[in-house]
Amino acid sequence: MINSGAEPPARRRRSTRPKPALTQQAIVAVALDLVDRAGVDAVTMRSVADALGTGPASIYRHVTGKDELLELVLDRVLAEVAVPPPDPEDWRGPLIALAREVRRVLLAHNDIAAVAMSGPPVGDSPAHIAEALLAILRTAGFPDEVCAWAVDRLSLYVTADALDTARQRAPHDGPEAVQRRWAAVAQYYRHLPADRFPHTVALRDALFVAGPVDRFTLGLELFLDGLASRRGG
Amino acid sequence: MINSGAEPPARRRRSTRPKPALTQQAIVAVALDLVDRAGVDAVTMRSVADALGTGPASIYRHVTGKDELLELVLDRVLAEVAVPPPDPEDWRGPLIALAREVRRVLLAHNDIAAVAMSGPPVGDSPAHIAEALLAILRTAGFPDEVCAWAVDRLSLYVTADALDTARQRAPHDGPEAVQRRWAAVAQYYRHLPADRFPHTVALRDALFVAGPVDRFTLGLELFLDGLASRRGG
DNA sequence: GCATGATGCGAACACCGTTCGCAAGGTGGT
DNA sequence: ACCACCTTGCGAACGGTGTTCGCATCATGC
Repeated sequence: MINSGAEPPARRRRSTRPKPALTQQAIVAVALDLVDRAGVDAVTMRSVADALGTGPASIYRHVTGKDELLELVLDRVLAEVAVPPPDPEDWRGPLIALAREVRRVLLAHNDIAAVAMSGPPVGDSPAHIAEALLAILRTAGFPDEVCAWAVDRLSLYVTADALDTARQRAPHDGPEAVQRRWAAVAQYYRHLPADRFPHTVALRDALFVAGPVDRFTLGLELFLDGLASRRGG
Repeated sequence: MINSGAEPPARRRRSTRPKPALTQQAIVAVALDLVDRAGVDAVTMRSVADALGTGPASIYRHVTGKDELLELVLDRVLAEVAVPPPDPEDWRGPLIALAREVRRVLLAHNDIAAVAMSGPPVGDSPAHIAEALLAILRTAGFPDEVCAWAVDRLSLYVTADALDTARQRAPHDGPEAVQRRWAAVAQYYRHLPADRFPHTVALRDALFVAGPVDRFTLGLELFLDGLASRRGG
């Protein structure tokens, strides 16, 4: 699935080992696999090199450093998002759909959102997503300044929520210590002294509902409600 | 270097240097100083130990590890926020004031928000802030569920914005490479092909205004507008 | 005086990102 | 055919990280 393009001279008959040719695409693919399986922290020059059957120095021939590697991984991930077309009749629907789609794709790759939060968005995929957001907002008739900072705030909210959500999920095979820690946090808030924290104690059941409350969409709807009132200018 | 003769009692009284006693508070204070001056990444077991005139192993007698140390630093920072009292006549004012106060305190300590984003909020200070948020919301008469996830979304937004803002500020004395990189990002978006990114190109001036646009408060107002419509239930 | 527990800390371990320098392989010019 | 050259692979190492081990040293209770 990687080598979709033409490969004229690739007849590398490695009879001993089917080595994946050590190209940038292969390196990014291996790094993405590590992210999916064990999280961003598991991506190490050495772990990537090991998975490719080589040493860490070899990777630097195709990538300037770890930062660029992770950004390439993020770009490949964001290329998965399917952007909805703008609808002159309804801007909320496409906007919510796109936001949830970006979140879904990010969460489908573990805590990759950490990479998105560690630097400004660069690359074709982020630009494509921003363009789609602007298309929806501008088609709906929002003023230019509102469009400008709405895409900024929306992107921040989506990536922050994706990171937050990924962090409080056990890292797949992770030592489940994360889950135990979260239970400890809940215990902490539940046992606060009622005299100094009356409201927190009063709401202790509402604060830690483990149910399927979609807090992301709720916050998003709030945001969009406010946005709707900025429609006229 | 080695004293051949017996150096009998090794005068422990450090008259030459007023060592700060090596307590947990002193360690946290030194770490916070490092954060303020050079950012969270500059906090190293060794750098903290050096500033205290000792070795890295000594720190582990007062702190279980680096994670706990940074959380203690964060807790000390958040203790600085001044929480406004709830006002039955006006809930927006105190809410905005508190949100901006938390952001101000976080940004006053470089990229300390990175610590807040890396784990659930624990400690007295976060609990105190959450209590204040809940007090404002409950006094205003919001339903319990709304209060519960409003404080959740609000906290996420504030810390995410603080981290984002801190990251795109040159780390004080930092090598200004951050600023150059941001200019490069702006250049990237400005030179996107107009045929595939028409809206982005059309809004290129609005998207990268360097002026004092308070995007934080704008997004916050949006959020609160939406919240207002959930007042009745 | 002496056992005991807490504290300080030098040394080391296992990692990490990154660089250096060299070997191998293909390519083009002569 | 030869050689110069450039790209690619990679073993080895450097400096830095968080953390642990084991041993001194100290304060205290008995």
